[in-house]
Amino acid sequence: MQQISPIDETVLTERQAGVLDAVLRLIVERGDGLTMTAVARRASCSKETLYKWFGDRDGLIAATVRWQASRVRVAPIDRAGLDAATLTARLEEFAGNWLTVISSQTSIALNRLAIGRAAGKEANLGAIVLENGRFAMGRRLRPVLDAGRAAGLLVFDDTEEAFRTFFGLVARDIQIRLLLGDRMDLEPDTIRADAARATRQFLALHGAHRSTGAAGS
Amino acid sequence: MQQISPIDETVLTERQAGVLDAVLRLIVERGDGLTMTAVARRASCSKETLYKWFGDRDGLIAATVRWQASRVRVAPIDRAGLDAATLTARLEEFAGNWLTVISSQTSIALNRLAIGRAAGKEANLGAIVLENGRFAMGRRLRPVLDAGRAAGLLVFDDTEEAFRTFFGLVARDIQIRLLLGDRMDLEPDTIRADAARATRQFLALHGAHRSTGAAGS
DNA sequence: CCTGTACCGTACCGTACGGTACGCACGCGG
DNA sequence: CCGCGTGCGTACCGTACGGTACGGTACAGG
Repeated sequence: MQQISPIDETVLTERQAGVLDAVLRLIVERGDGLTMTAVARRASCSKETLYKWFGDRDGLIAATVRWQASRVRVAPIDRAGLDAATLTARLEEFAGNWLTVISSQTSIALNRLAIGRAAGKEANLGAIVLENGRFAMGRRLRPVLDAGRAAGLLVFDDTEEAFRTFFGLVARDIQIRLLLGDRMDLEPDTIRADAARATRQFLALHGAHRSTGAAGS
Repeated sequence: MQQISPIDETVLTERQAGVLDAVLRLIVERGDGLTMTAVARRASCSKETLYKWFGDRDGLIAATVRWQASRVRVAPIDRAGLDAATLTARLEEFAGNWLTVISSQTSIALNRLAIGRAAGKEANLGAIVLENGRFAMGRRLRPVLDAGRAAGLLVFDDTEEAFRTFFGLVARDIQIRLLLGDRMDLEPDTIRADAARATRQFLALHGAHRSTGAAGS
């Protein structure tokens, strides 16, 4: 995995951000059928300007992915005062937010585009998405898990492994089905229930119940 | 979800199967950069023959996906004589096979192609892949889970939900990372260990231990 | 008022690729 | 030997699209 900083501070003017928003909307609408002409028309700018600002088509797409990633950044979770109830609430909230994100049209379209492009050349798009998606989530949840362990509420050896278990329990088959075009409209109620179930299962595996012998690796 | 039979018996001559194998190899090598000319050259046949046999490019790709799916079919798991040890072995074997499949170059390339094509029109490729991947796996494991419950070894309400939990515990973040281009070479040892861990966790959640109160929904 | 800069709109170019047409070779029934 | 179907190889066409060039407009600075 290539090292890519999650904070890639390219200065964007208001206008440029507007262009990238237009690209985002187009990607959601037309998927991989994204053409520079369509972008120019939608954003009411000239193709020459697009090339001047973003270099080429790949540069434009990469800038768009980074632009979207830059505003998904959410407030960090404070680790102070952790009891069983707040830990459960934190995990459920995290799972719910995440399910909401991965089931959003924007996330689906962007992941599709990055995956389609991950073959052969130009795999760095996939790296960017991975870095701002899966790995950013890991970094966000890690302090919560560590705090839970420090407070004696969770039992596991490896934080990363524990996170991956949580990942699996939350996402299950949802992401791959959505990516492959399966219609499975996740209502807010469904998401809440899914988040609660995943949290319950995770605590059953890694919660400090009676003995310290958890089922994880 | 559109109904698509997993056994789509299109008669294929030896020659045609050879062409589809060539397509498969090309997809693995060049990803979405698959051109009819490249297929014709690789398969030593003419483009006209390709169009005559498969209609158009999408037909060729669809036929290739079906062709690959048709030979992934594996021996069904017999449900007789189920005790705790054999159930565990079955689950581990299933998880291991599955991890091997989803980490194969062919599976990755095919899923990428179907996902890239799942945007906008022509979503039936995604449906085919889903039907022969995720849903075929569900159908395969379902009798094992049901037999485990009938034998009093497993506790769950909904077989489908139990399967989805198992799915999540096995796949975790592996498939999405591979699709996005993350290099994570799964050695056979790693796969075995992963399969064992997932099985252990699944049994911790849904196994009939002391009380019947499992953590699942 | 003149000049340079930034940008829009659009015409244009080169190429890649899906799809079609045609010529040729081989094999087979009569 | 003669048609005829099957399929290879290749030339060809139309189009879509990435990328460039150019004319026109607005505006800032001198």
